Amino acid sequence: MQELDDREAALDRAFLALADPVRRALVARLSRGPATVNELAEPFSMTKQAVSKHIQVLEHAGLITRSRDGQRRPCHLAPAALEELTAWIDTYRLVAERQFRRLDTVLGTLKEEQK
Amino acid sequence: MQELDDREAALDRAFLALADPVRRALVARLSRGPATVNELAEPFSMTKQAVSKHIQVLEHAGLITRSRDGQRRPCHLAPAALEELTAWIDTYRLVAERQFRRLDTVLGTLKEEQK
DNA sequence: TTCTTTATCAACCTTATAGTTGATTACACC
DNA sequence: GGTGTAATCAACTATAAGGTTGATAAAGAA
Repeated sequence: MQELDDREAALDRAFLALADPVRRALVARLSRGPATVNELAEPFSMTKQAVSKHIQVLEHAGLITRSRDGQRRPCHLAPAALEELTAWIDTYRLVAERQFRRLDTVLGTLKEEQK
Repeated sequence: MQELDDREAALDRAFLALADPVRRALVARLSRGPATVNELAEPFSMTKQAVSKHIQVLEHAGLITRSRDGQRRPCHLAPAALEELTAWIDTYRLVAERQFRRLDTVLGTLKEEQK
């Protein structure tokens, strides 16, 4: 059952990582291409250390990866991790929507029978 | 700019709501149909009050709605709210994937030119 | 009315998160 | 070597989240 726990913990980290407007802005920026910590920190009115912490949260969640370019460590978005999140959400969203359609059908049938 | 802040706060609440295995299990259960607090709390080894708090988090995030049936207050999943989350994620995932494909094309062209 | 069920409220504790400042590592350039 | 830049580590504070217990409200059933 360790695999299940691992997967749950990974979902915890990924959803928690996106539950912050700063980190979502970082994701939005990185979707347009790689960037360094200093470049990412520039638009924010907070210290570089704080942004570095946010980046570590995203990295630990698997949403971004880092590479090495001299003394720089550019961040890259990991679309596959984002895809896993939409897959999780869609699983239950689609089941629920199917339920709703089924209910609509039942209600429609009842309405027909009343005529 | 209040609209943007509202939307950001709504995303905060929704992603945070899903960043917990108990609340994800509640969503999974509710995807198969409505349920009361007691029914939802039964599988968990925690107090009913704790589950009630989790449900309030999901409700405040707009992921579920409540109705009234005598002394019961059944919970219903709100698929539209889930859809908004996948829409947000997919926006940046698709941009990033397009970037990757473009990079692949460039690398492929360079490789061709080297022949 | 009294009793039971459903669900929430209130107070409290523990742990985790977001931010700060100051020191430190690691690499590049001269 | 010595200097400047990129990035992180460490320690600390304040706020919020997840859990508990105990009391409370509200609707049904006896």
